[in-house]
Amino acid sequence: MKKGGEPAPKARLLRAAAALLAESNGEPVSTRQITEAARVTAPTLYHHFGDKEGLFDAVVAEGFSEYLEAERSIPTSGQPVEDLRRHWDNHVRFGLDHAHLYTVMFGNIRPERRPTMVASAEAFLEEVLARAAAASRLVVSPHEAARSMLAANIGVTLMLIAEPAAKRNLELSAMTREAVISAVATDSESDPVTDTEGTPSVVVAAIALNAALQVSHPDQLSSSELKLFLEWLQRISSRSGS
Amino acid sequence: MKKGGEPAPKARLLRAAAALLAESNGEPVSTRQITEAARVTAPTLYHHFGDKEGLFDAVVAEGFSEYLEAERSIPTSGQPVEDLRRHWDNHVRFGLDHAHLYTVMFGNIRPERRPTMVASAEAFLEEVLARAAAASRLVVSPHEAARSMLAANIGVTLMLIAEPAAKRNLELSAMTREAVISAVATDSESDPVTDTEGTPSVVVAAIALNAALQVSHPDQLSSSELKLFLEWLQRISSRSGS
DNA sequence: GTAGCAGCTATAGCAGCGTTATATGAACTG
DNA sequence: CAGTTCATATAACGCTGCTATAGCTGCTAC
Repeated sequence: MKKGGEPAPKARLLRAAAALLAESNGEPVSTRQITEAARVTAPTLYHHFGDKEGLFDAVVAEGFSEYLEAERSIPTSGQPVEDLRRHWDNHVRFGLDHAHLYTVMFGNIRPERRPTMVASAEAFLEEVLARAAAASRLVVSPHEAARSMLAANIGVTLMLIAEPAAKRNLELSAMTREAVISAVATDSESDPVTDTEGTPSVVVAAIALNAALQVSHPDQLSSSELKLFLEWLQRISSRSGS
Repeated sequence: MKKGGEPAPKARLLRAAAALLAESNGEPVSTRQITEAARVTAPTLYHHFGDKEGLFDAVVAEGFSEYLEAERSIPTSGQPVEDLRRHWDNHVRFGLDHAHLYTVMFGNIRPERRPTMVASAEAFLEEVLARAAAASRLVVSPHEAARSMLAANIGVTLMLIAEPAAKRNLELSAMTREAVISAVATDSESDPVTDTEGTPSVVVAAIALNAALQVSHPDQLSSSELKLFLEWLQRISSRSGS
């Protein structure tokens, strides 16, 4: 392992690619620009990354781990719903700070790459939501809540990125944030929402309990017990017609 | 103007481009493929559209006008909030039906093209919301409401497109839709959320579930099951120290 | 030492891309 | 029929992502 002095070609390529990608505002960046900026010839790139897309993926992965790091550095405030707000805002902030990277991460449709990113972000958000669920604050399962929140979060962030930086109105973010959060979580556990289907409060309580179990005492229940338990929940919720 | 027979090269180019763009699943489509499919040589393309991007823009514009047409063909039901749902669903459906086109329209960040599309979609949605504002009361201005709804709508649609068609769960759409709508339109009186203390954990959730069970469906669980269940609750609650 | 081996990097070049300078044909207009 | 304009074709340019091949480095084995 090298220690000091000049960075290795691989690192130089990564940094050059990241820099050029950030500068050149959305327009494509050529491998020749990158290798020239990294003072390296073409085969070096392909030796280390196999592909242009491989290099870009590495850049994106770096940016994504930065994103996850920022997410993880957010302390739990003790108020789960407030935590949800912070994570939402952090997501938006990251998107605006790394606009190009963000659009590659979340605006792209590559059926291979994006789901990986999205799934990771989703999983992390699900953890936060599980904590909210443990506090009886959730009216739907953490998984669905995470997907919904993340989708709205991405939509808002893309929209904010798309419009000129001067005109950006962060209230769009705050407003949509509150909309989704209030539909997904209740600040007080007294008022479970009865939507069009008339979801009974049993389901709400069951979801909360289930989440609480998973968070705080995952080993108190064997998997078979848990399975049976969930089966009950389903049976109960499916028959609650009245 | 030509009338019948074979379509003019310009139309053939448009159709070929649209077809190839729809088929080749996200991967780039070359001008040579397009001109070959349209049985035309390169300069014809550039004569009519100036640019590859110009051609693609024309394809997108065609798709977008199709989208607007579909939007406009939705009748007003008399219930403005119900109208919002229909427009939301129509947006999602269009996105899933024209996945590639959609991502070019809304997933892209081209600071030139996208705002045009978005602004048009936004303006149209704002009209619908204005009607909602006239009939029942909106919580916020139609303009902000339209932006928020559209952002969430786009986020959800992109997310649905991104995941394999087989696994698509449209409930994500319905859920987020209701979230945004209920925050934007005062269909039922929902509390503007203010935070409270977040103490409860497993015990509270368990008690809530237990109470809910007893109230609504006491006979859904056999006595032995209930006994085991209550045993769990006790086991869990006795160790939760928070 | 030096022979062999593995890991990086460089030379030079390919096929494909978007694009265009130039030329040719077709279709009106006078 | 000549003139003008529009529409298409020929052939090529410069650029792209990528690679077959070869050379250089630093290592271990004898």
